[in-house]
Amino acid sequence: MPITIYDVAKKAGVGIGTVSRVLNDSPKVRITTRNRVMAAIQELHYHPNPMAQRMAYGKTLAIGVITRFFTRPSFVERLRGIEASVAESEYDLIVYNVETLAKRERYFRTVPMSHRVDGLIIICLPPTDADVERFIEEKLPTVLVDTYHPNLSRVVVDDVSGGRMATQYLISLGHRKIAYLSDPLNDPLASPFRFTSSLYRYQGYRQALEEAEIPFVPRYHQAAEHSLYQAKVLAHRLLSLPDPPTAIFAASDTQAMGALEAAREKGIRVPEELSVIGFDDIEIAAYLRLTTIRQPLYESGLRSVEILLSHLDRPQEQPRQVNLALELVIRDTTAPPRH
Amino acid sequence: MPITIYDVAKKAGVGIGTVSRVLNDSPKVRITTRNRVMAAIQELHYHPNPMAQRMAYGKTLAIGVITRFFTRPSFVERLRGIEASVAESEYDLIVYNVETLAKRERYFRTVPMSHRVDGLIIICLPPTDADVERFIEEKLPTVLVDTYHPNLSRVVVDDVSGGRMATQYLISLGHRKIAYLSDPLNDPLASPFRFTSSLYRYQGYRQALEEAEIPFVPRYHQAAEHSLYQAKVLAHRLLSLPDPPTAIFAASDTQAMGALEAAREKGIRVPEELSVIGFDDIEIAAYLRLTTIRQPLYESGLRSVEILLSHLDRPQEQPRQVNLALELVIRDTTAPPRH
DNA sequence: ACATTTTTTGAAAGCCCTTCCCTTATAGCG
DNA sequence: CGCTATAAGGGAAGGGCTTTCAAAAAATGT
Repeated sequence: MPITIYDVAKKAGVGIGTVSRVLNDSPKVRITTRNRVMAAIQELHYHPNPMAQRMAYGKTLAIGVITRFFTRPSFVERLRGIEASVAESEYDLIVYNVETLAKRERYFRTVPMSHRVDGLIIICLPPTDADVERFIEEKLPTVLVDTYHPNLSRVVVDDVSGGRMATQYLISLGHRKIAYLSDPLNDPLASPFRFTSSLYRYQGYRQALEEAEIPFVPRYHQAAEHSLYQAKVLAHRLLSLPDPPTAIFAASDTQAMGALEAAREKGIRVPEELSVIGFDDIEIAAYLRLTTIRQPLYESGLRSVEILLSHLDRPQEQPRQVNLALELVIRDTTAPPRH
Repeated sequence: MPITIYDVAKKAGVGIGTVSRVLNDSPKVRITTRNRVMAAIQELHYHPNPMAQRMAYGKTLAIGVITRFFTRPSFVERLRGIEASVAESEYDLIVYNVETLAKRERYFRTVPMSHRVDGLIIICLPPTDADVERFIEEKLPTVLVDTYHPNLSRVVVDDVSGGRMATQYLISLGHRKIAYLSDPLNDPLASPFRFTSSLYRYQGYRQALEEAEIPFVPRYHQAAEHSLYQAKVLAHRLLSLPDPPTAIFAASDTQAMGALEAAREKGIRVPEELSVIGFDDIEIAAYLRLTTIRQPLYESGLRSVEILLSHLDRPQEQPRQVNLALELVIRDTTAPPRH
């Protein structure tokens, strides 16, 4: 049978209240009795039962994270930041991985109702208004990462400006035939399961073209489900056009890798004949010497936990937004076009 | 104020015990009263407080997983299997990510003592005898994945035979100058933070050479910390030897990618001039057309949960071992050597 | 219809903490 | 030294559930 606070109290010759105060670092315990209690705790190898504590506190001491963490290296990196940050707190981290629409529905619905967590972080899955209403009704503090809703705190990057940044850089090198390679650009409200960032990066791409008075060529935008393989197929399509682009802006590093691979297969040299720029700066990008837009993935995890903890302390706090900076990382896959 | 079982009982005109029995599908409730209770639950939007349930059950209804899940795609894949399986159960999944020795120590020590989880899965981090003793003393059912201890249940593959399989295949193609590229082969007992699999695969490699009466060339074994970049460096070293190998067996697909990259940089054609075989069959391997030894990563996660749940049901159960099968996947990076 | 089982139900005890309220011990001060 | 102000500690209440136990209700048998 496990050792309880009563055993400790008896051994130390004090009341259970005193033991609890020692455990919770209450100042109103004389140093001598504190020592006595500490000794008893040591001797009995006592550890408070966390379930009883949670019950008494009225908190679960757990934070949930809903993510599609396996589909992209960038999610994993974010999750890494979250775990690191949560580990420093008194909270446990419970993960919910979404791979199907059914699971999305289930988690979005049951996690708030069931009161299993004190707070929630959602990575990259845009919640509907109804979802958000439920979170708020259930008083479940929620922070979004890499997705957006006006009524919830969020950690974001400015994907529009990231898209511009990438495109402007290519333009500054002298490119005018610039393709954009991404996953399908669905309206986030219509398809709650899709990434929203590709759409915004696309908007930035369009803006940059417009500013430079370069006409947009619809065929230069190719989209398909996010994968290395699909990206390679799309890049092949782009490079086989009668008037192929001289530069490809890929909505993610993974897709940029597909573009590089396609170029290699076609014997097109990078960056001499084709420039490729990615997005994210995942670990492998440095290795591939890929020019890309870096977003602070790990840090986004840290910051989201920071915000969430602050909401947990002050439940009345207003939703807030943290903008993380994007950075152009120039490596070896971009160069001026040949003539 | 949240709705409790008392509210439901009052509304339904029954005692709380009856409500509880309805919640727990006890057979000893008349159908008519059950319906009455159900109606009240619906009407009040009642959800039982999980902390109170855990308290009463004397269980945490949580499973912990300790892993280094971010360093390798193969861990993530295992974790995916674990999450999928846990999601089907009544348990929550709490993740503990280990990136430093300090964190390893902390988790291995505190997780069992603190009684935060009912069961534990450990991926790829070999526990010491002292660790295991602690798990058993604290009655914490534990399952190891891709690591071993005689006193704990585990899900493993036969890495020795995997190493042989890879090497024998290269030999069967006609290779005799076969290199092994891996991370450092530490004694698992001496360095609890290292992977053990590389060592066993090495043993398999040596066995296969011996069986084919091919003398082992020490310089053909190169080891460094696990990373794409390091692997590339090692491969360069191998390929610059006066008598370079005609085939490289890499201890992981990631490392095989490094070898492929090195070959590309040196202008050595694969598989014509150099064969490369990897290990794991991670997602990207299919894309790269990499010959490799497939291990069922996702399934290893599923099976580990299965075993753990069974131990949770029957605490007296003996530790058991599940062996998963390895499979040679022949793709396009291996071929007979040229003469 | 009555006695006897069997089923169903209500209520209390228990799970292990925290916290509040009140008593007791200590300290400070005149 | 005695009195008040303050610090320290004991113990009960409370948190929301499960489960046991005993009582009530229904079912069965005669």
